Amino acid sequence: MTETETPGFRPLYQQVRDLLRQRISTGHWRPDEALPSESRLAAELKVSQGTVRKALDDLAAQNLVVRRQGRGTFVAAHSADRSLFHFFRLVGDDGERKLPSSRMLDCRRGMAGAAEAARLELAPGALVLRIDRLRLIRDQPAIIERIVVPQALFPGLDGPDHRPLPNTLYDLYQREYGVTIGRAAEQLKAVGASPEDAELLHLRTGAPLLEIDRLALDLDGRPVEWRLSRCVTEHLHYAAELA
Amino acid sequence: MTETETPGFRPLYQQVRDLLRQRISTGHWRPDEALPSESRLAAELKVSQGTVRKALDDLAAQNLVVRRQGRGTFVAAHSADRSLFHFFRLVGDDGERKLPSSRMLDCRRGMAGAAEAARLELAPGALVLRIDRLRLIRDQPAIIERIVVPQALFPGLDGPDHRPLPNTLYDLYQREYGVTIGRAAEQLKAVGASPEDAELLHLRTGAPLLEIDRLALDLDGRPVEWRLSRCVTEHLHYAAELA
DNA sequence: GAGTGGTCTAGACCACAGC
DNA sequence: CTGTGGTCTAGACCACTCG
Repeated sequence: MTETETPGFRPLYQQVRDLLRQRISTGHWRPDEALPSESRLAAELKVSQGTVRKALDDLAAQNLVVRRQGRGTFVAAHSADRSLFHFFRLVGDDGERKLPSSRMLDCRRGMAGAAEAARLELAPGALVLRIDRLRLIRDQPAIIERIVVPQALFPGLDGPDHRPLPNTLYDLYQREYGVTIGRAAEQLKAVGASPEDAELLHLRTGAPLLEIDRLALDLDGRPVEWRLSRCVTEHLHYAAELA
Repeated sequence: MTETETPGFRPLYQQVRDLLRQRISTGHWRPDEALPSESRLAAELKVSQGTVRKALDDLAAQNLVVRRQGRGTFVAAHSADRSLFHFFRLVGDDGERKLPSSRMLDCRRGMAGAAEAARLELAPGALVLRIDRLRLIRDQPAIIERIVVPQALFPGLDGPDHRPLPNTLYDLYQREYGVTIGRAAEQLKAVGASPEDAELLHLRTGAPLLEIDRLALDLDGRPVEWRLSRCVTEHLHYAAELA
């Protein structure tokens, strides 16, 4: 734990942070599990407690870890709550967060098309799983979503064990496959409803829909899921904070 | 600088942070001006340098201050660049950031309507300034925006000095009126183009538009500007990062 | 070289959770 | 009571900027 050449200088706490990040992302500690205490880690790594503290604070700032005074430091877990709160930004116009229910439309494997392979960084012809769902808010059809994931990452996701799939997938990815979604990039557009959209959503063709194109990445920045949603924003909006 | 009763306990560094924040938001130090060094502040406030450091790091995390190693700590300024980078999330589908030009459509004072007074937290009947602009990207009409600000905050903004208004307003608010936009909340919807929208944007009535409803707040969280934009997202998208 | 922020350490004490 | 994270201090040294 001592590398202090001036060219290629890298602060100690960053080395510690990256080491801990690696241990977390490889499952050395499981979600919701407590890490060793600051003093234990300091002793193990032969650095001062302050250095460990700074590393852990960094990880906490990236939501990789949760610190609780008097209890310990825990690997962040994707509860259904957190999935919703963090990755579902559609809010009712009255300010209430609506959690939608899901109706599976289709779920099948196939070879990745050019666009899918590009977004998910797959070799051409790799297998993917495509899930089409209709999502209802207060029993009204509100969102159509197409989810594409690499088949190799989630074997058995389309098997009989997983009918029906749960409402929030990210905690399932984490719990059952050890894949933690770390961040996501969304691209929003306004589009007109296709005839198929229109029928499923009880609208007229060409009605304005909010299209959300999301690419979700794991903790190491590898693309894991591509999701394309079309939303009726009659009584909903997408909320964003600019800070 | 010593208050350590257990009920109502408040960490020292937070007290320092809030004091510094206050000095910044009241203009005691101007944008782009350097703050006193850590050691000077520590001496002045009779706390240790580490405590000042933690306070300043907090302010830097909130983009209120910029720290530059070897040079000093500076009050964050809204350059046109930063305004764009931070508060303009529309990106070309090729990934390039397009900066739009503006064509003023209308600019006049009036009494705040119910919705305007509510959003801007004004007394009913207070005066507001309404600015309508058409924004062009590569000379193509792309966005219609209606900006509403309290007249009292920006006297003379509609005067002859400010025709034409600059492309980015936030740096002008800061430079000329001492009003710094600290954060903004946006609500996005898909809507159909009204006949007026359609004419200005060269579209058919009912064409899908991305509507961005933004409320911008100053450093103390007071609402300062309400902006309603309708965007053609044919070759554009709104980019959001979920982390 | 002088001054600034950035890192690292060591130690003391405080607030909080749980036994 | 013990152990945890959170705060505060004091001091040493490093990397960077500028004159």
